[in-house]
Formats: sequence, C-alpha cells, structure tokens
Amino acid sequence: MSNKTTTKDVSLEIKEIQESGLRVTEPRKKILHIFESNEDQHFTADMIYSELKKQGENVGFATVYRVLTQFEEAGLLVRHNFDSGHAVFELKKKCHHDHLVCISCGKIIEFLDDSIEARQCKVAKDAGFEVTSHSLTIFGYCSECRGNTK
Amino acid sequence: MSNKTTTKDVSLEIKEIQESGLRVTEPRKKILHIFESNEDQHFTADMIYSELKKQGENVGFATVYRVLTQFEEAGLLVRHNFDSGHAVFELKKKCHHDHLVCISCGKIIEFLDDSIEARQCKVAKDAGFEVTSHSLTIFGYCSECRGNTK
DNA sequence: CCGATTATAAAAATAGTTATCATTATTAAT
DNA sequence: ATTAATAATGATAACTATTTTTATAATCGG
Repeated sequence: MSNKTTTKDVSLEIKEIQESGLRVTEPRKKILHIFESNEDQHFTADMIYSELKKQGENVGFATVYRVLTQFEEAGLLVRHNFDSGHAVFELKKKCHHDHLVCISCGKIIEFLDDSIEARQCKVAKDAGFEVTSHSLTIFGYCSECRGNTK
Repeated sequence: MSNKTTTKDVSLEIKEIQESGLRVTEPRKKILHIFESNEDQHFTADMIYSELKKQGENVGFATVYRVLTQFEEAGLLVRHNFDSGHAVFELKKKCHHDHLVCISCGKIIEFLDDSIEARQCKVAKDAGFEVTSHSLTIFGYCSECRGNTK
C-alpha cells in the first residue's frame, strides 16, 4: 500500500470532504486517502483502523466507524454487508455493480451484467415494488483458491 | 399464527429432526413446528424466541440460536443475512429462490428468475469462480407501503 | 428403567458497532 | 492572526446480535 501522495491528490481529497459538508480533519483526510489510493479495493472498519495504526496515526475505533458512516451518508463510500457479519466499504462509483466474493481468501471482484439488471427491474415491477436498491452477491472459490481447497 | 397441530404434522416434524441426526427435544420440536405451520414465512431468532414465550414455553435465547444453527447445518433451514444486521431463517425449499424485501414494513417476497440464474452462472464462470451460493435481494417499497411513504 | 450421552436454561462472554463525554481541533467572523 | 462558536476526536462504556460456559435435566439405546 502506497503512502506517496501528490499535491493534486491531497487537494482533491480535501475538496471532496468539504463538498460533503464535513469539516476537513486529519482522520477524515487519512481515511479517504486510503480509499483513493487503493481504488477498487474493499475495506472493513478494522482494516482501516489497522492501516492507520501502521502509518503511525493515533486514531480511535470510534472515529473510524464514525467517519466511515459519515462518508457513506455523504455519498463518498458505499457500505456492503455480504454475509460476514461485518460491514465492508468501498469508494462509491458512478455506476452500480455487483460482487463475486471468494469464501476462501476474501477476494472481492466487481461485475455488472445488464441482462441481470434489466430482469431485476422487471421482477420488482411485477411484484408491485418500487425499487430503492438491490444487491447481488455470488459466493464461491476464486481461480486461485480452487486448487487449494481440493 | 396458528397453534393447531395435526398428529400427522407432529410425527413428521419428529421424523425430520431424527433424520437430521439430532435428538428430538421439546425446543427443537416447538421451533420446527413454528416454521412448518407458517410456510413461506421468515423468522429471526428473536421472533422465534418471542413466539415460544407467547406459547408459554420456557426457552432460553441460547437454545433458540443453537437450534436454528443446528437446523441450518442439518439442511432443514436456510439462513439469510440481508442488510439488517440480524439473521433471518426460513424453511429450506427444494428450489433456490431470491428475495424482494420491503424496507418499510419488512415484508419478504420470494421469486425466481431463470434468466438471472443463468447469467449469474455465466458471470462467475467468466471470472474463474466455482460458485457455492449466491444471494440476490431487491430492496424497495411494496405495493402496500408505496402509498404511505408519499 | 438405567446410565451414558447430549441438550438445556441461565448467565457470562464475545464481536462488531454505536453512544457518551471531556478535551481538542476547525472554521467563520472578527 | 485571534477568537468565539461549533463540531470532531480518542478513550471508554454501552449496546445488539450471537456464542460459549456450566451445572442441571432430558433423551434414548440396551
């Protein structure tokens, strides 16, 4: 995980926090930076906490959870619950997508299938539902783990 | 919720528990009976606990959780985690299905769409995944709640 | 019906997360 | 830049859903 930061990156992060209506604080900058410098990766609160500690930061668990929740409310992050009992966060993308989760190594792969999306809308409509969101998660063994579990 | 039980029902429940390799005990019979007499309904551990209390049974929370987990392991029940933070259980059907969840009243509707199922397999295969399970949940407002939220 | 085994209820423990609170940091207005 | 008002922080306690522990009680093969 890289700690290198260009001036551009930092100012962008500050702007994003400001535009969310949140004060620009060290924990918030640091946490957002972890997500921005590791795009497409998914983090638990615990992973963020550990990463901050590793970087020598003095942050509390409460702050991590608070900031993650605030970022989610501000639309910067998206929270997923999968089946693990602990929430997973990722940078909010412009476009919706679903997940493939490896139950062996925890790897998460994103995908989007237009045909599935379209059918979902139809199913909901047929049932009289007004859809607010949907989540599709496929669990299994990724290509790397398939061999090891035999 | 009906408390009526035919002799046939009860003996069937006993048989199911026995065939799972579990001893036939009062809590297990009572819990399985709640599911069998309310087909297609989904229960949390808390709902089962409350129902048992309502029926005048003296059961502990731990027993409810233990039995639900054992029934899941035995293949009698299926556990879902949706996004609520607490597990939901339902009788295991012969066939897989997905869920529409009303975020207003909590109603759960089951559905199955062959086209979605097929695409899921393809997506996983393309990513090199060996699928073990998948869960698709559509959240929204059901037909009854749509009017009330305006 | 007896004895070995397993299940139970109650209580304590645990994991993940959220609330409380005294202190510190941020920001808008000087 | 300083200050005053406000909000954020870290530490800790509390909380929710669930699991483990333990001493007692129920089950079932013989």
